[in-house]
Amino acid sequence: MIDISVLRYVVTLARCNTYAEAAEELRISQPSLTRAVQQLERHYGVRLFDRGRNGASVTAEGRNLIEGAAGLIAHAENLEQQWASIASGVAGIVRFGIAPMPARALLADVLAERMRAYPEVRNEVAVGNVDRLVQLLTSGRIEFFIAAEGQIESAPHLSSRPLGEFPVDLIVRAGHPLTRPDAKPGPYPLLMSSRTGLALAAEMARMDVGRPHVIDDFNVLVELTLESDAILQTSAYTVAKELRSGTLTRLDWQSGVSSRIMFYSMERRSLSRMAATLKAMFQSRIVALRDQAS
Amino acid sequence: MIDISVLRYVVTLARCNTYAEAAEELRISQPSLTRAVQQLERHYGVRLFDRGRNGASVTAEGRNLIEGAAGLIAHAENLEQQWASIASGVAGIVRFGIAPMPARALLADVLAERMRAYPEVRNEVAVGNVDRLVQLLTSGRIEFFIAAEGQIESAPHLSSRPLGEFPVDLIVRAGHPLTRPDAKPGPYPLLMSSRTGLALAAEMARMDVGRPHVIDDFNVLVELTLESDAILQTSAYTVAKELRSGTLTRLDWQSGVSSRIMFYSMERRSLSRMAATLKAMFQSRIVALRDQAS
DNA sequence: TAAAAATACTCCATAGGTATTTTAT
DNA sequence: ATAAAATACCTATGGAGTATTTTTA
Repeated sequence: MIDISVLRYVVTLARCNTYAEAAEELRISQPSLTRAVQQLERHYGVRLFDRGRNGASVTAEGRNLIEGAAGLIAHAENLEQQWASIASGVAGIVRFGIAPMPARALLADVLAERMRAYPEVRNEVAVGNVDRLVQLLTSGRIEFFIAAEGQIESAPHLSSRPLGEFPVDLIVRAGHPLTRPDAKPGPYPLLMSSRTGLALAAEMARMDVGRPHVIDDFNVLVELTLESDAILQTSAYTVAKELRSGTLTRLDWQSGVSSRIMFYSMERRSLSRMAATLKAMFQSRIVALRDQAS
Repeated sequence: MIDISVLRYVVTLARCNTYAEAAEELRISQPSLTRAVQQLERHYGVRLFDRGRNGASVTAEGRNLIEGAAGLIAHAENLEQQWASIASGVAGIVRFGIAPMPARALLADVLAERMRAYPEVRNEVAVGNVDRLVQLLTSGRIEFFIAAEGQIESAPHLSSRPLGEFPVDLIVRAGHPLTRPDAKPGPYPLLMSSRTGLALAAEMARMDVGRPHVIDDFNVLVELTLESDAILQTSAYTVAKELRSGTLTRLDWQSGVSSRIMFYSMERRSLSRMAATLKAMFQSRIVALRDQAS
């Protein structure tokens, strides 16, 4: 296979006037350069340089050959740079997944920060239910995914690590009957997304709710909660914006119940540097949400 | 500098399932492959492959890195092919020059043959007077040029070799008074291009001609000869087509005078294979013209 | 326990260096 | 005569092989 450093030799020599000068620029000795060029000439059966009293000058054939060489050298140098960037985690593509609930709470903020910090990294994010995420993970199409604990039936070689806790809250619209001092007891409809973690059985009993409606779309859940007296069971983190703007409020029955957000990856499959930084960013984002809430 | 054969190693390994399989395909031993990959991993501080009971599988980072590598390998292989083509003289660019007179006699035919035989070779031909051609040659912009002998004043390191002989003839239009049995003696105007070789002093004396008109454009010379009683002094080879079609004829005063067509190149500057084949083609073209004439 | 990768070791090809000779103007 | 390339000779790095051990599922 062609040796790029030898290409550099001949390209440099073509630019310089003498072997000695080129050798100095290349930081090798003149005899080394002589031998390298001779080998190349012998290999292709072509005279690349005419030698004389005043140095070496490239032949017509040599010029033809060397023209193409410069392109390859540039290509190789680009690749080397690119590799350095990828290896240090500042370039490349990272593919991961995240379930809709944590996605709503975390994804936009984390990606915004990420695009600022690592503009050269492309993020490919699959948002979907855990079944699909597990499939993507085991088939190697994503490196990891983030989802609430306790939703996964069976998956061999799946490794999970906790990223943080999401409190499970009961959310209602501003001005909901339960928010008034003379709170009238229910019955109120209960809304939740499928497999959103533990249901607050105890709280629900105290509030006289019916069977929960399960809707797998957060936009719909939030709209419904805004426009009815329904109670939405989810983490306050997923509706942080609405809580801040005052259109939704959290019932202050402290449940203490929380849902663990997990980082799932494959056992004995190494994580990329980019995935590791992403994991850290999700983790610290959860901490930030907790600090904001208190 | 990055080593392309190692790139081939990792690209192949990424495609195969095990080190042993990839090593066999690469025709190296499994430990060699192991070490090469380890070195690369150590150099970039990145794990490229996850090893396990059932072979090696590329990591996410590895995939990022290896994607770019395939392109460089392809580029290198292309270049190698290209070099082989150029070295064997079937591709590349050849630059040469030729004076207008031999160009008119030889160039179209030679280039036509050449484009058939070497479709991958680009020809860059400078047609001009010898002063310009000498300049192009000494400055290295062309490899050689073709011109009639005896036109060059002084040029150091210029090497010349004869390609063949062009007879010098006297050409007149069909039906010219001199072609009739009762040929009336002149005076007729004499036409020639500048420095077109030896003047036919003896013949000219016998024909009672005036001072020659010197015109450096073959088209004009031929048109003028066709439309007047002027005598054109040139080689029959330059008007072969007109002679064949009968619009011009050659006076059959055998002069025996001829002009040597020379191949000029630089001393101790090597000729490309392409230039050598071109030289041979011009040479055999001159032979063909002589054979046609007899 | 069996298949696969990693290690230990040995070898040798060769890239590179220094000193010197040959070549060309 | 002199600047420059080529050669002679030496060294050491490291790429590649065989045999063996370690790891992992």
